[in-house]
Amino acid sequence: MEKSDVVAALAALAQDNRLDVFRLLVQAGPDGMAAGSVASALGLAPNTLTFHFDRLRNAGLVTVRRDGRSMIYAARYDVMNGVLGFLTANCCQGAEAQGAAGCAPKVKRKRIKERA
Amino acid sequence: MEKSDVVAALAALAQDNRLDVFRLLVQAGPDGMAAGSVASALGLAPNTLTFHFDRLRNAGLVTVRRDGRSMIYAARYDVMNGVLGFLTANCCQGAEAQGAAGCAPKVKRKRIKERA
DNA sequence: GAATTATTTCAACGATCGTCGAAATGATGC
DNA sequence: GCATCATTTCGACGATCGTTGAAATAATTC
Repeated sequence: MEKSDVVAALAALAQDNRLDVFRLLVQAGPDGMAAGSVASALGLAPNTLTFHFDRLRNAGLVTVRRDGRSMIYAARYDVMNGVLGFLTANCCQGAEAQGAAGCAPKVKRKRIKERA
Repeated sequence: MEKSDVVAALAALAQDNRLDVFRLLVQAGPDGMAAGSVASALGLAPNTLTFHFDRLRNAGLVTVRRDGRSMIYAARYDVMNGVLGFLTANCCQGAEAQGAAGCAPKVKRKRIKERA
């Protein structure tokens, strides 16, 4: 998981409707959910939804497959997992060293030499 | 931690330079880092950096204080922790129910059973 | 109080965003 | 084939983004 992938995923999730869409897909499970079902569940116009699906898909957070006339979108848990892993590893280290509520739990961290 | 806060934080981190800035501040520890140090460390123009600091600060991810003529920016580990908590709670549930690699890493959290 | 250092404010720019209405495409059933 | 359902494509719109150069504001030193 590279930084650019993480930035892309964050950008994809950093929007109200898209975060809702992704949450819904996560809840729906690995079998996914038809575009129309998402549309009516969230009250979004179908074309607007296509726009958001594209963003999620380009970020790698979602997959599509066709089932009859429906398009089934499904969350990619592994990718989301990678994003979370990157964030805990790169944006939280140092937290536990300060006892600051521990962004990253009890992981051993490689000490960085700091010039005091 | 509400959804709107999470969206704001994600939007703040969903940009190359800002993610770098935040990572640097996380590494710098709770004492933070002068704006100028960040600027030279990342090769960013000071006014551009101010723009990004504002976004991070509005998202609640960063604090500022003045020290002499320098402005010291510091990461807010608790907020980042809250974001990660929201994501693992809201965007990964169902993952372990499907045995789908478990979105949440080794983070300590009110766990169910998993272990598969 | 003038010069210097550190940072912010301001105006501007092209680029991308999120949404809409209308039209096009794909798959199904008659 | 024709009608219908599900989704996508297209063109447009105002709004926000990220960056820049120039000027302004704070704090320090002399």
